[in-house]
Amino acid sequence: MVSARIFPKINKRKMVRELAQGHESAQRIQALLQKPIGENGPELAGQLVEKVLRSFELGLALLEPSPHQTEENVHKSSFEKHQISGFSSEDSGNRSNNRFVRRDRRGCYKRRKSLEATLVTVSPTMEDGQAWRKYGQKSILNSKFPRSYFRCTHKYEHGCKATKQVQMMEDDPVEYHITYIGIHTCNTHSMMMTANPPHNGDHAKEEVKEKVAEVKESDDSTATIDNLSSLCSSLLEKPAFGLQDGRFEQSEDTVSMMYMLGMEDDEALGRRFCDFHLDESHDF
DNA sequence: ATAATTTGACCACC
DNA sequence: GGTGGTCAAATTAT
Repeated sequence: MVSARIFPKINKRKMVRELAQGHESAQRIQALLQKPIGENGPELAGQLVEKVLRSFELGLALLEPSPHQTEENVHKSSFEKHQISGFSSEDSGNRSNNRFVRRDRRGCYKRRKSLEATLVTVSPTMEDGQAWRKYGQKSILNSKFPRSYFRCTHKYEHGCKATKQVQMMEDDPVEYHITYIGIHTCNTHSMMMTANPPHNGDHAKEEVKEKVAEVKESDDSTATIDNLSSLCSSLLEKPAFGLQDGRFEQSEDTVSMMYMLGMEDDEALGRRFCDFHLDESHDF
């Protein structure tokens, strides 16, 4: 049976995570309010508000558990009550056996939009000098090796949304297919995204566009990537890139590419071949 | 004790 | 319905 398990003590980690998620949602609402309300604006804002409320509810519950409140009840917040499935009878057969298990939140997430910035690399190592936390692994159809999923270690402290997927290829020597998704917002380079000075970044866009074309066609990828890296470094001095009217536009691919190359050391760059994943529909 | 990883459930998207 | 991306409890590492 589902026991009336009370929160035995304040779970600091959990609370920090809940509040950080709420904070992130609030920031997204703020960002939403700075743009003209689009078609999905009201719906998205509603979802975000529910997330914020849920974070507060959970945070408060962790601080002041009511004697009649189980963890299950907490999760029946306004955010979720429409989708609670409860505990099925077959739960008793799972690896947790008769223990209380909260299952209703699993998989309750918003899948990322495909226009998210992506960068694909092939590398003999899955290390890249950045702090990643593994959060999943999946076997992939027609692939010998599973795919691992990583998110930024600072996801909850700084709301950083960067993730990466790593998959070992069936090559000899061993190589890893690495896909970076989203941009790190937990470091100084991301400041350019929130920088104010609005002016025309068209010239910079053209420069990067040409360089990307070079990288795509060149046999000597190391040289062109180095070239691109230095260009990116210089572009980091131009906060207007990717900004229009003081707002960040959809050229996240570019910023991601610039950021990631900017972060790499020269040796690492030399080892890699990068395949920039550019969505042509972007104003690039 | 805390942080990181493993693992199967859950569900969005095709 | 199948696939793969994400979540979170359980487990392992530090």
